[in-house]
Amino acid sequence: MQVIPAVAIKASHVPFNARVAQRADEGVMALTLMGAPMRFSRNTEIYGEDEPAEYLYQVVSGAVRTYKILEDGRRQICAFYLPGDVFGFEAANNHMASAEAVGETHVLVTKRSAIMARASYEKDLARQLWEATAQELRRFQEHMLLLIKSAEERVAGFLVEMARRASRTTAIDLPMSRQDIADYLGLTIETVSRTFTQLEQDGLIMLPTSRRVELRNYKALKQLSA
Amino acid sequence: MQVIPAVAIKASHVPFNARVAQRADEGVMALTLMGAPMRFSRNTEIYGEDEPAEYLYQVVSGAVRTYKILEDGRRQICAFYLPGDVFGFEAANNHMASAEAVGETHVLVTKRSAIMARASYEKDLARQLWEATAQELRRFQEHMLLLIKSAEERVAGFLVEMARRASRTTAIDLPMSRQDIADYLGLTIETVSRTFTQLEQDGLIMLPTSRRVELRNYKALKQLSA
DNA sequence: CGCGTAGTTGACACTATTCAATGTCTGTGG
DNA sequence: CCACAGACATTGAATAGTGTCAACTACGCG
Repeated sequence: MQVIPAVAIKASHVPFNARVAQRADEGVMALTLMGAPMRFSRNTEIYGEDEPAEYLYQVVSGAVRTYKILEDGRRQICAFYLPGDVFGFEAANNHMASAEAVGETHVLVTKRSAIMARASYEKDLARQLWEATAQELRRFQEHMLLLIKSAEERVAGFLVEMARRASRTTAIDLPMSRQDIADYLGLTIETVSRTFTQLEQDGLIMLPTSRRVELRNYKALKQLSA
Repeated sequence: MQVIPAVAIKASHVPFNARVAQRADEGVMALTLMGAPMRFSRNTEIYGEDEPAEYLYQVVSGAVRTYKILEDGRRQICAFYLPGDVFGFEAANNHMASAEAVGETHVLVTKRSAIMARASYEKDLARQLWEATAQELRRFQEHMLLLIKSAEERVAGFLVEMARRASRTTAIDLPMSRQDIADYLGLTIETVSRTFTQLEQDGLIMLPTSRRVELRNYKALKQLSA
Protein backbone atom coordinates (compact mmCIF):
# COMPACT_ATOMS: atom_id res chain seq x y z
CA MET A 1 0.00 0.00 0.00
CA GLN A 2 1.23 3.44 -0.83
CA VAL A 3 2.24 5.88 1.85
CA ILE A 4 -0.53 8.36 2.44
CA PRO A 5 0.57 11.87 3.26
CA ALA A 6 -0.78 13.04 6.59
CA VAL A 7 -2.17 16.09 4.86
CA ALA A 8 -4.62 13.88 3.04
CA ILE A 9 -6.12 12.85 6.33
CA LYS A 10 -6.02 16.31 7.82
CA ALA A 11 -7.54 17.83 4.72
CA SER A 12 -10.59 15.62 5.00
CA HIS A 13 -13.58 17.07 6.73
CA VAL A 14 -15.50 13.84 6.90
CA PRO A 15 -16.51 13.10 10.51
CA PHE A 16 -14.37 10.46 12.12
CA ASN A 17 -17.27 8.23 12.87
CA ALA A 18 -18.90 7.62 9.54
CA ARG A 19 -22.34 8.84 8.73
CA VAL A 20 -22.36 6.32 5.95
CA ALA A 21 -25.93 5.23 5.53
CA GLN A 22 -26.75 1.72 6.58
CA ARG A 23 -27.75 0.79 3.09
CA ALA A 24 -29.99 -2.19 2.62
CA ASP A 25 -28.32 -4.00 -0.24
CA GLU A 26 -29.78 -7.33 -1.23
CA GLY A 27 -31.46 -7.35 2.14
CA VAL A 28 -28.16 -7.29 3.98
CA MET A 29 -27.56 -4.81 6.73
CA ALA A 30 -24.27 -3.28 5.74
CA LEU A 31 -21.28 -3.19 7.97
CA THR A 32 -20.55 0.24 9.35
CA LEU A 33 -16.95 0.89 10.16
CA MET A 34 -15.24 3.41 12.27
CA GLY A 35 -11.92 4.45 10.91
CA ALA A 36 -9.61 7.13 9.71
CA PRO A 37 -10.90 9.16 6.78
CA MET A 38 -8.70 9.25 3.72
CA ARG A 39 -8.96 10.95 0.38
CA PHE A 40 -7.81 9.54 -2.94
CA SER A 41 -7.81 11.55 -6.10
CA ARG A 42 -8.88 10.28 -9.49
CA ASN A 43 -7.04 7.21 -10.78
CA THR A 44 -4.74 6.89 -7.79
CA GLU A 45 -3.88 3.49 -6.39
CA ILE A 46 -5.36 2.51 -3.04
CA TYR A 47 -3.59 -0.82 -2.87
CA GLY A 48 -1.89 -3.21 -5.25
CA GLU A 49 -2.47 -6.83 -6.08
CA ASP A 50 -0.68 -9.33 -3.80
CA GLU A 51 0.07 -6.70 -1.22
CA PRO A 52 -0.71 -7.73 2.35
CA ALA A 53 -4.30 -6.81 3.15
CA GLU A 54 -3.52 -4.65 6.15
CA TYR A 55 -6.51 -2.38 5.93
CA LEU A 56 -10.20 -2.55 5.40
CA TYR A 57 -11.96 0.28 3.59
CA GLN A 58 -15.42 1.71 3.36
CA VAL A 59 -16.39 4.11 0.62
CA VAL A 60 -17.84 7.37 1.91
CA SER A 61 -18.10 9.20 -1.39
CA GLY A 62 -16.84 8.61 -4.87
CA ALA A 63 -16.19 5.15 -6.26
CA VAL A 64 -13.46 2.51 -6.30
CA ARG A 65 -12.58 -0.12 -8.86
CA THR A 66 -10.64 -3.31 -8.25
CA TYR A 67 -8.97 -4.92 -11.22
CA LYS A 68 -6.45 -7.35 -12.53
CA ILE A 69 -4.11 -6.88 -15.45
CA LEU A 70 -3.80 -9.94 -17.66
CA GLU A 71 -0.54 -11.06 -19.20
CA ASP A 72 -1.55 -9.64 -22.58
CA GLY A 73 -2.19 -6.22 -21.06
CA ARG A 74 -5.96 -6.35 -20.93
CA ARG A 75 -7.54 -5.09 -17.73
CA GLN A 76 -10.46 -6.86 -16.10
CA ILE A 77 -12.33 -4.82 -13.55
CA CYS A 78 -13.46 -7.19 -10.82
CA ALA A 79 -15.80 -4.89 -8.98
CA PHE A 80 -16.94 -1.35 -8.41
CA TYR A 81 -17.47 -0.13 -4.86
CA LEU A 82 -19.91 2.69 -4.21
CA PRO A 83 -20.65 4.74 -1.07
CA GLY A 84 -21.38 2.42 1.84
CA ASP A 85 -19.57 -0.55 0.31
CA VAL A 86 -16.74 -2.23 2.16
CA PHE A 87 -13.74 -3.39 0.19
CA GLY A 88 -10.23 -4.67 0.70
CA PHE A 89 -11.39 -7.44 3.00
CA GLU A 90 -11.06 -10.62 1.03
CA ALA A 91 -10.77 -13.52 3.46
CA ALA A 92 -7.16 -13.92 2.37
CA ASN A 93 -4.08 -12.24 3.77
CA ASN A 94 -3.14 -10.65 0.49
CA HIS A 95 -5.23 -8.63 -1.92
CA MET A 96 -6.49 -10.56 -4.92
CA ALA A 97 -6.71 -7.44 -7.05
CA SER A 98 -5.50 -3.87 -7.20
CA ALA A 99 -7.75 -1.03 -6.15
CA GLU A 100 -7.95 2.50 -7.52
CA ALA A 101 -10.15 5.52 -6.96
CA VAL A 102 -12.39 6.04 -9.98
CA GLY A 103 -12.83 9.73 -9.22
CA GLU A 104 -12.17 11.89 -6.20
CA THR A 105 -12.98 9.44 -3.42
CA HIS A 106 -13.29 9.51 0.35
CA VAL A 107 -12.94 6.32 2.34
CA LEU A 108 -12.71 5.21 5.93
CA VAL A 109 -9.76 3.02 6.73
CA THR A 110 -9.47 0.52 9.55
CA LYS A 111 -6.74 -1.93 10.42
CA ARG A 112 -7.77 -5.41 9.43
CA SER A 113 -6.03 -6.95 12.39
CA ALA A 114 -8.03 -4.72 14.75
CA ILE A 115 -11.30 -5.72 13.12
CA MET A 116 -10.39 -9.39 13.23
CA ALA A 117 -9.39 -9.16 16.86
CA ARG A 118 -12.65 -7.46 17.76
CA ALA A 119 -14.58 -10.04 15.73
CA SER A 120 -13.13 -12.84 17.83
CA TYR A 121 -15.20 -11.72 20.80
CA GLU A 122 -17.90 -9.59 19.21
CA LYS A 123 -20.24 -12.15 17.75
CA ASP A 124 -22.21 -9.68 15.74
CA LEU A 125 -19.15 -8.21 14.09
CA ALA A 126 -17.98 -11.67 13.12
CA ARG A 127 -21.37 -12.33 11.59
CA GLN A 128 -21.19 -9.06 9.68
CA LEU A 129 -17.78 -9.98 8.30
CA TRP A 130 -19.14 -13.29 7.05
CA GLU A 131 -22.10 -11.44 5.62
CA ALA A 132 -19.82 -9.02 3.79
CA THR A 133 -17.84 -11.93 2.39
CA ALA A 134 -21.03 -13.69 1.30
CA GLN A 135 -22.07 -10.56 -0.51
CA GLU A 136 -18.72 -10.40 -2.21
CA LEU A 137 -19.20 -13.98 -3.39
CA ARG A 138 -22.70 -13.19 -4.64
CA ARG A 139 -21.41 -10.18 -6.55
CA PHE A 140 -18.64 -12.20 -8.14
CA GLN A 141 -21.11 -14.84 -9.17
CA GLU A 142 -23.55 -12.33 -10.60
CA HIS A 143 -20.66 -10.73 -12.45
CA MET A 144 -19.72 -14.15 -13.84
CA LEU A 145 -23.25 -14.59 -15.12
CA LEU A 146 -23.06 -11.21 -16.84
CA LEU A 147 -19.94 -12.22 -18.72
CA ILE A 148 -21.61 -15.05 -20.60
CA LYS A 149 -24.39 -12.88 -21.98
CA SER A 150 -24.67 -10.76 -25.11
CA ALA A 151 -23.40 -7.18 -25.17
CA GLU A 152 -26.91 -5.77 -24.88
CA GLU A 153 -27.72 -8.01 -21.91
CA ARG A 154 -24.44 -7.13 -20.21
CA VAL A 155 -24.94 -3.40 -20.52
CA ALA A 156 -28.58 -3.62 -19.45
CA GLY A 157 -27.53 -5.79 -16.52
CA PHE A 158 -24.85 -3.30 -15.58
CA LEU A 159 -27.29 -0.40 -15.58
CA VAL A 160 -29.82 -2.35 -13.52
CA GLU A 161 -27.11 -3.28 -11.02
CA MET A 162 -25.94 0.30 -10.70
CA ALA A 163 -29.51 1.55 -10.35
CA ARG A 164 -30.22 -1.00 -7.63
CA ARG A 165 -27.07 -0.16 -5.74
CA ALA A 166 -27.88 3.53 -5.90
CA SER A 167 -31.48 2.73 -4.87
CA ARG A 168 -32.77 4.49 -7.97
CA THR A 169 -35.04 3.47 -10.78
CA THR A 170 -35.27 6.67 -12.78
CA ALA A 171 -31.79 8.02 -13.35
CA ILE A 172 -28.20 7.31 -12.37
CA ASP A 173 -24.93 9.18 -12.57
CA LEU A 174 -22.16 6.84 -13.53
CA PRO A 175 -18.91 7.62 -11.75
CA MET A 176 -16.88 5.57 -14.23
CA SER A 177 -15.77 6.01 -17.82
CA ARG A 178 -16.83 3.94 -20.82
CA GLN A 179 -13.46 2.22 -20.66
CA ASP A 180 -14.12 1.21 -17.06
CA ILE A 181 -17.52 -0.16 -18.02
CA ALA A 182 -16.02 -2.02 -20.98
CA ASP A 183 -13.34 -3.58 -18.78
CA TYR A 184 -15.96 -4.57 -16.23
CA LEU A 185 -18.22 -6.18 -18.82
CA GLY A 186 -15.48 -7.80 -20.88
CA LEU A 187 -16.39 -5.77 -23.95
CA THR A 188 -14.62 -3.11 -25.98
CA ILE A 189 -15.31 0.54 -25.42
CA GLU A 190 -16.83 0.75 -28.91
CA THR A 191 -19.31 -2.02 -28.23
CA VAL A 192 -20.33 -0.41 -24.95
CA SER A 193 -20.83 2.91 -26.68
CA ARG A 194 -22.83 1.36 -29.50
CA THR A 195 -24.99 -0.53 -27.03
CA PHE A 196 -25.75 2.63 -25.05
CA THR A 197 -26.77 4.28 -28.30
CA GLN A 198 -28.91 1.28 -29.23
CA LEU A 199 -30.67 1.31 -25.85
CA GLU A 200 -31.33 5.01 -26.28
CA GLN A 201 -32.76 4.51 -29.77
CA ASP A 202 -34.96 1.73 -28.41
CA GLY A 203 -36.33 4.17 -25.86
CA LEU A 204 -35.04 2.27 -22.83
CA ILE A 205 -32.70 5.00 -21.64
CA MET A 206 -31.76 8.59 -22.35
CA LEU A 207 -28.25 10.00 -22.28
CA PRO A 208 -28.32 13.73 -21.54
CA THR A 209 -24.56 13.46 -21.03
CA SER A 210 -22.38 10.39 -21.38
CA ARG A 211 -22.21 9.85 -17.63
CA ARG A 212 -25.87 10.53 -16.90
CA VAL A 213 -28.31 7.74 -17.68
CA GLU A 214 -32.05 8.24 -17.39
CA LEU A 215 -33.89 4.98 -17.21
CA ARG A 216 -37.00 5.46 -19.34
CA ASN A 217 -38.16 1.86 -19.12
CA TYR A 218 -36.67 0.19 -16.10
CA LYS A 219 -38.85 -2.88 -16.43
CA ALA A 220 -37.80 -3.55 -20.00
CA LEU A 221 -34.16 -3.01 -19.04
CA LYS A 222 -34.44 -5.50 -16.23
CA GLN A 223 -36.12 -7.99 -18.49
CA LEU A 224 -33.43 -7.50 -21.10
CA SER A 225 -30.72 -8.16 -18.53
CA ALA A 226 -32.38 -11.40 -17.43
CA MET B 1 -31.92 -30.64 0.49
CA GLN B 2 -33.24 -33.95 -0.64
CA VAL B 3 -33.84 -36.76 1.82
CA ILE B 4 -31.02 -39.22 1.62
CA PRO B 5 -32.03 -42.83 2.05
CA ALA B 6 -30.19 -44.46 4.91
CA VAL B 7 -29.15 -47.20 2.57
CA ALA B 8 -26.97 -44.73 0.72
CA ILE B 9 -24.97 -44.18 3.85
CA LYS B 10 -24.91 -47.81 4.86
CA ALA B 11 -23.97 -48.88 1.35
CA SER B 12 -20.90 -46.69 1.46
CA HIS B 13 -17.68 -48.32 2.49
CA VAL B 14 -15.72 -45.15 2.82
CA PRO B 15 -14.17 -44.91 6.29
CA PHE B 16 -15.98 -42.53 8.56
CA ASN B 17 -12.95 -40.41 9.17
CA ALA B 18 -11.84 -39.29 5.76
CA ARG B 19 -8.56 -40.38 4.29
CA VAL B 20 -8.91 -37.52 1.91
CA ALA B 21 -5.43 -36.38 1.11
CA GLN B 22 -4.38 -33.04 2.49
CA ARG B 23 -3.91 -31.64 -0.94
CA ALA B 24 -1.72 -28.63 -1.38
CA ASP B 25 -3.77 -26.43 -3.66
CA GLU B 26 -2.42 -22.97 -4.37
CA GLY B 27 -0.27 -23.42 -1.31
CA VAL B 28 -3.27 -23.77 0.95
CA MET B 29 -3.48 -26.59 3.39
CA ALA B 30 -6.91 -28.01 2.72
CA LEU B 31 -9.51 -28.42 5.37
CA THR B 32 -10.08 -32.02 6.36
CA LEU B 33 -13.53 -32.79 7.59
CA MET B 34 -14.95 -35.60 9.58
CA GLY B 35 -18.46 -36.45 8.61
CA ALA B 36 -20.97 -38.96 7.42
CA PRO B 37 -20.13 -40.57 4.10
CA MET B 38 -22.76 -40.28 1.40
CA ARG B 39 -23.01 -41.51 -2.13
CA PHE B 40 -24.62 -39.70 -5.04
CA SER B 41 -25.11 -41.26 -8.40
CA ARG B 42 -24.52 -39.54 -11.72
CA ASN B 43 -26.50 -36.35 -12.30
CA THR B 44 -28.33 -36.45 -8.98
CA GLU B 45 -28.95 -33.28 -7.02
CA ILE B 46 -26.98 -32.74 -3.83
CA TYR B 47 -28.68 -29.47 -2.96
CA GLY B 48 -30.69 -26.82 -4.72
CA GLU B 49 -30.19 -23.11 -5.13
CA ASP B 50 -31.59 -20.94 -2.31
CA GLU B 51 -31.99 -23.91 0.02
CA PRO B 52 -30.67 -23.34 3.53
CA ALA B 53 -27.01 -24.32 3.65
CA GLU B 54 -27.35 -26.86 6.41
CA TYR B 55 -24.45 -29.06 5.45
CA LEU B 56 -20.88 -28.79 4.40
CA TYR B 57 -19.44 -31.35 1.99
CA GLN B 58 -16.08 -32.69 1.06
CA VAL B 59 -15.55 -34.71 -2.09
CA VAL B 60 -13.96 -38.10 -1.47
CA SER B 61 -14.21 -39.49 -4.99
CA GLY B 62 -15.96 -38.43 -8.15
CA ALA B 63 -16.78 -34.83 -8.94
CA VAL B 64 -19.45 -32.25 -8.22
CA ARG B 65 -20.68 -29.29 -10.25
CA THR B 66 -22.47 -26.24 -8.93
CA TYR B 67 -24.54 -24.27 -11.38
CA LYS B 68 -27.22 -21.71 -11.97
CA ILE B 69 -29.96 -21.83 -14.55
CA LEU B 70 -30.57 -18.50 -16.26
CA GLU B 71 -34.00 -17.23 -17.15
CA ASP B 72 -33.52 -18.17 -20.78
CA GLY B 73 -32.70 -21.74 -19.85
CA ARG B 74 -28.95 -21.59 -20.26
CA ARG B 75 -26.92 -23.24 -17.54
CA GLN B 76 -23.78 -21.68 -16.12
CA ILE B 77 -21.57 -24.02 -14.18
CA CYS B 78 -20.02 -22.02 -11.36
CA ALA B 79 -17.46 -24.53 -10.20
CA PHE B 80 -16.27 -28.10 -10.29
CA TYR B 81 -15.24 -29.77 -7.05
CA LEU B 82 -12.77 -32.63 -7.15
CA PRO B 83 -11.58 -35.08 -4.46
CA GLY B 84 -10.40 -33.15 -1.41
CA ASP B 85 -12.41 -30.03 -2.24
CA VAL B 86 -14.91 -28.64 0.21
CA PHE B 87 -18.15 -27.23 -1.13
CA GLY B 88 -21.54 -26.08 0.08
CA PHE B 89 -20.01 -23.61 2.51
CA GLU B 90 -20.59 -20.21 1.04
CA ALA B 91 -20.47 -17.71 3.89
CA ALA B 92 -24.20 -17.20 3.40
CA ASN B 93 -27.07 -19.04 5.01
CA ASN B 94 -28.51 -20.19 1.72
CA HIS B 95 -26.84 -21.86 -1.21
CA MET B 96 -26.02 -19.54 -4.08
CA ALA B 97 -26.14 -22.34 -6.63
CA SER B 98 -27.40 -25.88 -7.07
CA ALA B 99 -25.04 -28.81 -6.75
CA GLU B 100 -25.07 -32.12 -8.60
CA ALA B 101 -22.85 -35.15 -8.79
CA VAL B 102 -21.10 -35.26 -12.14
CA GLY B 103 -20.59 -39.00 -11.97
CA GLU B 104 -20.82 -41.54 -9.18
CA THR B 105 -19.57 -39.48 -6.25
CA HIS B 106 -18.71 -40.04 -2.61
CA VAL B 107 -18.75 -37.14 -0.20
CA LEU B 108 -18.41 -36.53 3.50
CA VAL B 109 -21.20 -34.49 5.03
CA THR B 110 -21.02 -32.39 8.17
CA LYS B 111 -23.56 -30.10 9.76
CA ARG B 112 -22.63 -26.52 9.10
CA SER B 113 -23.91 -25.41 12.49
CA ALA B 114 -21.60 -27.92 14.18
CA ILE B 115 -18.61 -26.68 12.23
CA MET B 116 -19.45 -23.06 12.96
CA ALA B 117 -19.89 -23.78 16.64
CA ARG B 118 -16.54 -25.55 16.80
CA ALA B 119 -14.92 -22.73 14.86
CA SER B 120 -15.99 -20.24 17.50
CA TYR B 121 -13.52 -21.73 19.96
CA GLU B 122 -11.10 -23.62 17.73
CA LYS B 123 -8.99 -20.88 16.30
CA ASP B 124 -7.38 -23.06 13.70
CA LEU B 125 -10.66 -24.31 12.34
CA ALA B 126 -11.92 -20.75 12.03
CA ARG B 127 -8.78 -19.89 10.11
CA GLN B 128 -9.30 -22.86 7.84
CA LEU B 129 -12.85 -21.79 7.10
CA TRP B 130 -11.66 -18.34 6.13
CA GLU B 131 -8.97 -19.97 4.05
CA ALA B 132 -11.53 -22.12 2.26
CA THR B 133 -13.65 -19.07 1.58
CA ALA B 134 -10.65 -17.16 0.28
CA GLN B 135 -9.92 -20.01 -2.08
CA GLU B 136 -13.50 -19.97 -3.27
CA LEU B 137 -13.16 -16.28 -4.01
CA ARG B 138 -9.89 -16.84 -5.85
CA ARG B 139 -11.48 -19.58 -7.95
CA PHE B 140 -14.43 -17.39 -8.80
CA GLN B 141 -12.12 -14.63 -9.84
CA GLU B 142 -9.95 -16.89 -11.94
CA HIS B 143 -13.09 -18.25 -13.53
CA MET B 144 -14.19 -14.70 -14.29
CA LEU B 145 -10.89 -14.04 -16.01
CA LEU B 146 -11.38 -17.17 -18.11
CA LEU B 147 -14.72 -15.94 -19.37
CA ILE B 148 -13.33 -12.85 -21.05
CA LYS B 149 -10.81 -14.79 -23.12
CA SER B 150 -11.02 -16.48 -26.52
CA ALA B 151 -12.31 -20.02 -26.87
CA GLU B 152 -8.81 -21.42 -27.29
CA GLU B 153 -7.55 -19.59 -24.20
CA ARG B 154 -10.54 -20.74 -22.16
CA VAL B 155 -10.14 -24.38 -23.06
CA ALA B 156 -6.38 -24.26 -22.52
CA GLY B 157 -6.96 -22.54 -19.19
CA PHE B 158 -9.49 -25.14 -18.21
CA LEU B 159 -7.10 -27.99 -18.97
CA VAL B 160 -4.29 -26.30 -17.07
CA GLU B 161 -6.58 -25.74 -14.08
CA MET B 162 -7.72 -29.35 -14.08
CA ALA B 163 -4.17 -30.59 -14.42
CA ARG B 164 -3.02 -28.43 -11.54
CA ARG B 165 -5.87 -29.54 -9.32
CA ALA B 166 -5.12 -33.16 -10.10
CA SER B 167 -1.42 -32.48 -9.52
CA ARG B 168 -0.60 -33.78 -12.97
CA THR B 169 1.24 -32.37 -15.93
CA THR B 170 1.14 -35.28 -18.37
CA ALA B 171 -2.41 -36.59 -18.56
CA ILE B 172 -5.80 -36.05 -17.00
CA ASP B 173 -9.09 -37.91 -16.95
CA LEU B 174 -11.96 -35.49 -17.18
CA PRO B 175 -14.91 -36.54 -15.07
CA MET B 176 -17.27 -34.19 -16.90
CA SER B 177 -18.91 -34.14 -20.31
CA ARG B 178 -18.27 -31.68 -23.13
CA GLN B 179 -21.56 -30.04 -22.26
CA ASP B 180 -20.37 -29.51 -18.68
CA ILE B 181 -17.14 -27.99 -19.94
CA ALA B 182 -19.04 -25.79 -22.37
CA ASP B 183 -21.35 -24.54 -19.61
CA TYR B 184 -18.38 -23.88 -17.37
CA LEU B 185 -16.51 -21.92 -20.03
CA GLY B 186 -19.50 -20.06 -21.43
CA LEU B 187 -19.06 -21.67 -24.84
CA THR B 188 -21.12 -24.05 -26.92
CA ILE B 189 -20.41 -27.74 -26.98
CA GLU B 190 -19.43 -27.45 -30.65
CA THR B 191 -16.84 -24.78 -29.97
CA VAL B 192 -15.37 -26.81 -27.11
CA SER B 193 -15.17 -29.85 -29.34
CA ARG B 194 -13.58 -27.93 -32.19
CA THR B 195 -11.06 -26.36 -29.82
CA PHE B 196 -10.05 -29.75 -28.43
CA THR B 197 -9.52 -30.94 -31.99
CA GLN B 198 -7.54 -27.82 -32.79
CA LEU B 199 -5.30 -28.28 -29.75
CA GLU B 200 -4.73 -31.88 -30.76
CA GLN B 201 -3.82 -30.89 -34.33
CA ASP B 202 -1.44 -28.29 -32.94
CA GLY B 203 0.26 -31.05 -30.98
CA LEU B 204 -0.53 -29.58 -27.56
CA ILE B 205 -2.69 -32.47 -26.43
CA MET B 206 -3.75 -35.95 -27.46
CA LEU B 207 -7.23 -37.40 -27.06
CA PRO B 208 -7.07 -41.20 -26.85
CA THR B 209 -10.71 -41.03 -25.75
CA SER B 210 -12.90 -37.99 -25.40
CA ARG B 211 -12.52 -37.93 -21.61
CA ARG B 212 -8.80 -38.66 -21.53
CA VAL B 213 -6.47 -35.76 -22.26
CA GLU B 214 -2.74 -36.25 -22.60
CA LEU B 215 -0.85 -33.02 -22.26
CA ARG B 216 1.89 -33.16 -24.86
CA ASN B 217 3.10 -29.63 -24.35
CA TYR B 218 2.09 -28.41 -20.94
CA LYS B 219 4.23 -25.30 -21.18
CA ALA B 220 2.66 -24.17 -24.44
CA LEU B 221 -0.80 -24.88 -23.01
CA LYS B 222 -0.08 -22.77 -19.97
CA GLN B 223 1.27 -19.98 -22.10
CA LEU B 224 -1.78 -20.14 -24.32
CA SER B 225 -4.07 -19.85 -21.33
CA ALA B 226 -2.24 -16.79 -20.04
C1' DC C 1 -26.18 -56.48 -32.65
C1' DG C 2 -28.78 -52.37 -32.32
C1' DC C 3 -30.14 -48.47 -29.87
C1' DG C 4 -29.35 -44.13 -27.48
C1' DT C 5 -26.23 -40.85 -25.78
C1' DA C 6 -22.16 -38.21 -26.41
C1' DG C 7 -19.02 -36.18 -29.38
C1' DT C 8 -17.32 -34.40 -33.89
C1' DT C 9 -17.48 -31.96 -38.19
C1' DG C 10 -19.24 -28.78 -41.83
C1' DA C 11 -21.65 -24.69 -43.84
C1' DC C 12 -23.52 -20.51 -42.85
C1' DA C 13 -25.22 -16.50 -39.98
C1' DC C 14 -24.48 -13.21 -36.69
C1' DT C 15 -22.22 -10.68 -33.08
C1' DA C 16 -18.44 -8.31 -31.32
C1' DT C 17 -13.72 -6.68 -32.43
C1' DT C 18 -10.51 -3.99 -34.97
C1' DC C 19 -8.96 -0.01 -37.15
C1' DA C 20 -9.90 4.52 -38.49
C1' DA C 21 -12.23 8.85 -38.51
C1' DT C 22 -15.16 12.13 -36.46
C1' DG C 23 -17.49 14.36 -32.68
C1' DT C 24 -17.97 16.31 -27.87
C1' DC C 25 -16.72 17.97 -23.45
C1' DT C 26 -13.68 20.31 -20.10
C1' DG C 27 -10.20 22.92 -18.35
C1' DT C 28 -6.46 26.26 -19.44
C1' DG C 29 -4.19 30.17 -21.12
C1' DG C 30 -4.41 34.09 -24.14
C1' DC D 1 -14.80 35.47 -23.04
C1' DC D 2 -13.02 32.71 -26.59
C1' DA D 3 -9.74 29.46 -28.71
C1' DC D 4 -7.36 25.44 -28.24
C1' DA D 5 -5.50 21.05 -26.55
C1' DG D 6 -6.26 16.69 -24.83
C1' DA D 7 -9.10 13.22 -23.14
C1' DC D 8 -13.25 10.88 -23.72
C1' DA D 9 -16.95 9.20 -26.57
C1' DT D 10 -19.39 8.03 -30.82
C1' DT D 11 -19.81 6.25 -35.44
C1' DG D 12 -18.56 3.58 -39.68
C1' DA D 13 -16.69 -0.26 -42.49
C1' DA D 14 -14.34 -4.48 -42.76
C1' DT D 15 -12.95 -8.70 -40.38
C1' DA D 16 -12.51 -12.47 -37.17
C1' DG D 17 -14.53 -15.53 -34.03
C1' DT D 18 -18.29 -17.97 -32.08
C1' DG D 19 -23.02 -19.57 -32.41
C1' DT D 20 -26.56 -22.13 -34.94
C1' DC D 21 -28.41 -25.84 -37.41
C1' DA D 22 -27.77 -30.12 -39.40
C1' DA D 23 -25.50 -34.33 -40.55
C1' DC D 24 -22.46 -37.74 -39.32
C1' DT D 25 -19.49 -40.79 -36.17
C1' DA D 26 -17.99 -43.26 -32.00
C1' DC D 27 -18.89 -45.38 -27.86
C1' DG D 28 -21.25 -47.87 -24.09
C1' DC D 29 -24.94 -50.71 -22.63
C1' DG D 30 -28.90 -53.53 -23.07
